[in-house]
Amino acid sequence: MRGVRCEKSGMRKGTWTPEEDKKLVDYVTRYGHWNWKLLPKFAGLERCGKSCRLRWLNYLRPNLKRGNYTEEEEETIVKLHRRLGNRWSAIAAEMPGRSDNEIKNHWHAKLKKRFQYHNAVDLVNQYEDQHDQEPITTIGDDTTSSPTTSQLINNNNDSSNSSSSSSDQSYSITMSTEHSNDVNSTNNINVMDMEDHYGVSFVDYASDSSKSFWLELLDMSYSLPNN
DNA sequence: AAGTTGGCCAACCGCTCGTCT
DNA sequence: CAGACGAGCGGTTGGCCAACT
Repeated sequence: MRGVRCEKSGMRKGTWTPEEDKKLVDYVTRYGHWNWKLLPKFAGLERCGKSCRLRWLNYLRPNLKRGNYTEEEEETIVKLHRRLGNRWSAIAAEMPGRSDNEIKNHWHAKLKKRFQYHNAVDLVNQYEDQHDQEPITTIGDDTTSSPTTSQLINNNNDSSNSSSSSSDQSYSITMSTEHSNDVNSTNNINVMDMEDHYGVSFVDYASDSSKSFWLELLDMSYSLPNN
């Protein structure tokens, strides 16, 4: 195993102290990071080089922005992630002032679900294309108390979207626990069928079937950019 | 007020890649 | 060419803190 572990005796682990930060900053700004492995020794730090490198890149290096992502930045992250996948360093390279670790954390904390909603909507589009389904506006036969996506979408149409163009599409997604046995009886898209068809799990997407999930999905289905 | 839960973030771990000898 | 080594990357973990029960 070639992974470098910071387990040598005397090597500190865990949260960095302000004194350690100062030592690292002082050293790197003065001499640069010519060799991360040897650097802590010369800088008077009881850390492994790897830890020093991480601390510098993610926290101490100049021109780093911290927290408070703008909407533009979030949008950029989502777009870049769609293009590049989990290549956080590549994403960070296109976002000056943000570290890969910070972007990764922000993704997992805030943006992941949003991206999955985009994917879900895209899958609906694909499914319709492949099954030659006309856009539909009818509400599914789901009788549970929680609203279906189609209900939400229809409500949204009623209340605020009178200017919808003919290209706007509405979907009726049935969150059924059973496969539909008569696909001709309805234009509803059965989630179980889609899961089978695409080999994905919508449970992952919508494990928190909260109001906010549906509202956000609804919102995004109307603001999905053409990309 | 105390305990629990969940979100967030810093940091570590393990792996791959590129370079050097 | 092969092995050693450092650097870099992405996944994961652990701890802190605020919100909730």
